[in-house]
Amino acid sequence: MSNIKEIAKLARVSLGTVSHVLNNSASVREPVRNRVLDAVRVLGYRPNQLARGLRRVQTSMIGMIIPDITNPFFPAVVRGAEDVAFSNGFRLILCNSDNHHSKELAHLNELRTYLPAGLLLIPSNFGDLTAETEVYRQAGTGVVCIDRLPTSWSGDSVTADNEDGAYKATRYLIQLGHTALATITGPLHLTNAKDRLSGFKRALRGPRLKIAPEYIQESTFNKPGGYSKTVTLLKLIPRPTAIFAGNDMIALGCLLAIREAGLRCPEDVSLVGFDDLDLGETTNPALSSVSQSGYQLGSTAANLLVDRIKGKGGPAKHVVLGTSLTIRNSTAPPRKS
Amino acid sequence: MSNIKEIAKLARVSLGTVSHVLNNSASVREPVRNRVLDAVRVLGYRPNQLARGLRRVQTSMIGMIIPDITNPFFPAVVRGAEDVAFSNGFRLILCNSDNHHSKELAHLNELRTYLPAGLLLIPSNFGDLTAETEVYRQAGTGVVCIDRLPTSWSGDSVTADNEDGAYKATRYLIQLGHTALATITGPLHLTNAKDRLSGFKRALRGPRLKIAPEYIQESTFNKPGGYSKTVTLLKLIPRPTAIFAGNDMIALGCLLAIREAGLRCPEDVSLVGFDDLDLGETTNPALSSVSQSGYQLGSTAANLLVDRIKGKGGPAKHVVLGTSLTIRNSTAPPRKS
DNA sequence: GCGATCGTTTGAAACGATTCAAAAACTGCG
DNA sequence: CGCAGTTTTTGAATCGTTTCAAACGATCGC
Repeated sequence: MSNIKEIAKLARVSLGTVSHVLNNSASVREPVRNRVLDAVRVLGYRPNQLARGLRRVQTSMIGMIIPDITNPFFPAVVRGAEDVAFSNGFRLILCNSDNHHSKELAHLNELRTYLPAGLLLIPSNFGDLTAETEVYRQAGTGVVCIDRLPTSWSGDSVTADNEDGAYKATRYLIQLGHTALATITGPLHLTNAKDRLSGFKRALRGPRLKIAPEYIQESTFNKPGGYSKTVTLLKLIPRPTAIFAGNDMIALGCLLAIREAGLRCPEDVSLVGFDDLDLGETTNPALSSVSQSGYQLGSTAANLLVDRIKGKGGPAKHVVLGTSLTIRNSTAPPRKS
Repeated sequence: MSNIKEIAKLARVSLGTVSHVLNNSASVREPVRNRVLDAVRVLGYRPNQLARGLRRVQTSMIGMIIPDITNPFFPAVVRGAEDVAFSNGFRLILCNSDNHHSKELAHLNELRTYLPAGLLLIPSNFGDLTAETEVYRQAGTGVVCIDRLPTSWSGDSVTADNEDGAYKATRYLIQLGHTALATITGPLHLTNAKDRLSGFKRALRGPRLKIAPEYIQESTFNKPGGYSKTVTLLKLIPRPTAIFAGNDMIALGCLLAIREAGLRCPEDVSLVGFDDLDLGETTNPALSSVSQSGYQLGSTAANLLVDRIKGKGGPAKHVVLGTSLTIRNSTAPPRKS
């Protein structure tokens, strides 16, 4: 691979001039400038990003730490971030934390040594990351949290309006006539799960509905969790006639458990999910769900980060994206008994 | 962030010695060694990957170019690759090509400037990449292709046994009694789509079944493609009683079209997909499909690449992973008419 | 024609590591 | 104790860029 020295020799200029042409860092006379550009073209030269990054103490890479790319919600987030990053000249280094705090910390400490321009983070759990990310702040490297926030997070963030989404879903179920409402939440140390539970509870307060504590079940954000908690819920007396699931994966588990219990959805039990994943369209019945755009979450966060990288200052921003309720076939009025 | 110079000063040794301790590149006496390690611990030192990469002319990053992370098949591949890469000390730089040859080339040329240790590539289409990847070869950087191969690819590769998977699926349909068999293939410039079509055709040759050319429809690997081609197929006379879909996304489109035509699956039309994505379990009816492990595809490729990085020579390897047929509810014997 | 001024161009230093030849410090042996 | 041989340790050179102060060259006014 050719380097700047060869370009300089071919264009009969000094190293500095080549660099200036490439970076527009000083005015260079037209003929000289063209000689350099020609040489670049002839040799197919591309600046070595490592050397550049080393000197500038910053590369054009953005670190992105997510829990698990095989979780169907995250690819869209990553893609949104990648698109914005790419079109601004940045590349993504992707790391999976598997929701392990330790793995997350390891990635956090590791990535620094690549001198990334910024960091996008979907935090794994309730751990406080202030200390670790402080090192980034010190180095002037922006960090934006997505989807959920670490304990006492004071930096930039982009999240969905989880509380409001859950409220809308629950209110809809109430409007259908349900009064025996249950919910299966995600892990409550995650802010998004907690906020969704708050929205659920707020909706109940309107018509002054009271529910027994067993109607609120905490689960992991996946199918097996949803399944086992639904089994528990369906044994309760009176049996809940509607379930608000903390996300669509939980809802899939619900669906399975409902079917196995010999019950029908939505006739016996109505069900609303959260995320509105593509797979909700093809389930049986098609899943009603709170829509949030993972893509937009990612792209908004990347835009915010790029702004920071470009030097935009100001106080920490907390962007909250709206949600909407998508009604399909898993919801209906309760049976008259 | 601390650097090697500070370590050297604190440990009262030279730069070279610190480096030797960190890399085990020369024997260092125990007490000296310990002084260095202590200093590293005290200052929380981590080697700057850019400086190291610049000097070594190779970093511990692996470039990975895939068509689109939001395509449900690819996350598992990426995850498999990431796990193996990570546990060998490598990090993944992820790029989406969107199946655009030009974007793929741009990534290919760009990534080189980061001096990656290797490259994992799910090629986008029929373009010949020999020239571009030759540059990597020259630099001693391994390139492994996954899932499908560029035209006249002679390097390492890991693919599923697409031909055999398609053969098994089709033979199963034939065993059920179907004779009016149709297929909706992926884009036939992709080797995996082509191979699946070959398997389909081979299965027909056994019982000497002949089908009209209209029973073979080429589509894109997604739901809308599957939908529109199914609409076409269902108008044919005689109507096919079984469809082998080139992948599960196509199969989802089929399902939709079958339902909209007022027909039932599997009673009127049997359907088999390919990939066995998770979402196939929750469709109505649950989708029979050819199972291939995306995770294994990715991890095998990464292992192969790591071997190459570690200097394992030898001729190009073509690993072909087996498939199995998962039978669910979208397949049944044809109606007796 | 000379000095001041302005805009271009240069070249050396720096970024933080690795590596290689050479120096230094040991070791064993006579 | 000195010497050869071996093991440790050193320090300078290097990777490919950016950047800054300084040198250079052209232009202008007087």
